[in-house]
Amino acid sequence: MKDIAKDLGVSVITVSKVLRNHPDVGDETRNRVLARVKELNYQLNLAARSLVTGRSYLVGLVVPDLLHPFFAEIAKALSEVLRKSGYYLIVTSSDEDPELEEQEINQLLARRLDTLIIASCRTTVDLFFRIQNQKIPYVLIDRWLPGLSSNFVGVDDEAVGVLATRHLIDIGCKRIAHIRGPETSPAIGRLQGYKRALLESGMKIVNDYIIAEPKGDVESKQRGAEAMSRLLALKARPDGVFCFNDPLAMAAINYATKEGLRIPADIAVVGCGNLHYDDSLRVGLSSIDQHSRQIGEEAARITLSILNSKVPPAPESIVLQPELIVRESSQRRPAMNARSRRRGPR
Amino acid sequence: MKDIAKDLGVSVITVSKVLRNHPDVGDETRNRVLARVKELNYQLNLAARSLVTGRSYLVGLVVPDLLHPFFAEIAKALSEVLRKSGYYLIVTSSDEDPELEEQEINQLLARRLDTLIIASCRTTVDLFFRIQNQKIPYVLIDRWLPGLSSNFVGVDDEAVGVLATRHLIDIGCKRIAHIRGPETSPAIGRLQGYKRALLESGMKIVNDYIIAEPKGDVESKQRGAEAMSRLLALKARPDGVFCFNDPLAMAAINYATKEGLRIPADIAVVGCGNLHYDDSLRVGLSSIDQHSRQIGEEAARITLSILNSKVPPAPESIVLQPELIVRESSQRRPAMNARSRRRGPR
DNA sequence: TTGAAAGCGCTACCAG
DNA sequence: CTGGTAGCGCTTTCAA
Repeated sequence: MKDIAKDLGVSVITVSKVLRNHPDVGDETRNRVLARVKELNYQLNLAARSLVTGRSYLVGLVVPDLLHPFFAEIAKALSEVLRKSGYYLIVTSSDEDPELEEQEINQLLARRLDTLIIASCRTTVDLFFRIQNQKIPYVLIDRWLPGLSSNFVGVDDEAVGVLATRHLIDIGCKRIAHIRGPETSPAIGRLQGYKRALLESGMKIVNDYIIAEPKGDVESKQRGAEAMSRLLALKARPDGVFCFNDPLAMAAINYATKEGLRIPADIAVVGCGNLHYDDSLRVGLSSIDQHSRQIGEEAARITLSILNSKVPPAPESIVLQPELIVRESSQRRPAMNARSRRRGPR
Repeated sequence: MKDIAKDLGVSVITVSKVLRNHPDVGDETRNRVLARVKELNYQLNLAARSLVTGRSYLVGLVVPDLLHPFFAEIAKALSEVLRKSGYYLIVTSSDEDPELEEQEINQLLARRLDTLIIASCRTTVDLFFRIQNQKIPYVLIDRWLPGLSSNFVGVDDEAVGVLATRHLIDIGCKRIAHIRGPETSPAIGRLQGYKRALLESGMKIVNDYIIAEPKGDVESKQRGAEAMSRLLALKARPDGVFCFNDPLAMAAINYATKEGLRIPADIAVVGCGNLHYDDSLRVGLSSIDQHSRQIGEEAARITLSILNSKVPPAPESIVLQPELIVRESSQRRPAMNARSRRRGPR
């Protein structure tokens, strides 16, 4: 930049202004500068600019697992919207590990990103108070923490649980199990909804029917199978299962099928996430749509509104309503005499 | 940092040294500094450090589609390995659009990233020469460009094509089609392999059996269906299809099934990618494994080796050998009399 | 073991 | 419309 200025006999400031499309510069000068920039193949150093403006035009995204289509879709939507305003995404994965998440977030804080967008696997709020101290705005997605007033975008998880469970009740299931997720708000909310739907229909909550899956978003394949095997071992085998998410549901169905059970005749299954391959599965998977794309878009919108306003706006909370998508895995069950045709398990 | 120095009556330099674990500092001083850092909840500004060291500890990743599990898996592996050495990933998606990709890369260049890792959808090398001029090292993944000598990590795409096609021949297919991908090296290589395998078995190459899919990695669902519908409309309907990737194959199978055809009895299908849900599909999908995780890991390794060596090392090219995974969609076809049971298409 | 001077590349502010 | 002065927060080099 200094070189360009020297070459052209103008000041560095003028060059800088041209590069920022600042109006205070003559057309002739502007063109001369632009020409030289092309000639030299000059590249602005945005890092230096950040240092003085205090804006990095970088947004951090922390998710538990990039491979999970739910988060991948959010990342994609986020990236698309932010890019249009010149913001870029630096993405890290916490692997569903609170310690790792803290390290990652510290790194991102040190880099002075403009905003953080976090699907947190933490169960305490201390880290977030630290973020607030640094005056870096953040948006929670998918998961929130009690006692923390912050921006949030996600789905109404209790409604997810109610929707799925009530649907299983509606199609005639009598013993409904739940394979739950990790100890964060979505799993807690969905469990809550599951229980509420049961109680509202006068059904009892059976603890054996609630399978805890500490790390539902990672290695779902194995854990879905394990969970299903525990359910099948019960004397009063469930006839319906609501799974925390679709990968879990898919694994559970695979296991049950391998054991000779028919879905949905013997066990109906509902997942959550409505992933793009749900309708291509061996048994089309009924699921609850969480509007993942919309979550990304809304989070981006909030981010931009924070970044564009001089005074930090009041925390915004966007709670989307989930939607039930019925497929084969929870088709209204056949009449009872269908049971006679059932091959026994094992 | 200045504050800390003032508070403690030491110099800024000393504080800086402590923060970098520089040995030249007394234990007592070090501890005093560290204590004050904790007290003030001080956060180092890495952006400022970058400006003077010329290292951002940031690696750029450009992929056509983050939602595609193939790229998501690469991103994940990359991120995991790089993180251990303190590098972070800034991820952008080109949406399979060469223009957009150029814009994105320009942005990343301006940010002075340490390395770029690119799955390029470009067909010309000019942009890459520009990157080389900027002296920013880069690693191509999945796709390479003719006439460009650079670091590369990917699979042997011709071998992919040969493996898939030869397998279809082996199970008895006589009219083998190929739904190809976009005009980049993987699609070109796989097509090449497809042709070679046919010729080597004394079969003819029928142009109608080769369906061009300009943007195979995006919206595969619709395009897979379209491609299959074109194949089914042919008078001599193919009895085997090798698809550029798994999403395409899945969509193609769904369409064919909906039209009343049986997979693999009427048409056998092989995809590529070996995605995690392949074995849960309505028809278990035979596929070619590309070792996506390994691609990410190798790319990370090359990146680190470049970053750790004073002189830029010679370009490295890692070409992994693909692996055939046989599932239901290409099970050895039943005897010919099975045809009598076939429901007609449409 | 400690620190002073110098500067990374850019932009804000205000004067001409 | 143009440009000087100052400084963003940190590190490097070298002298004390």
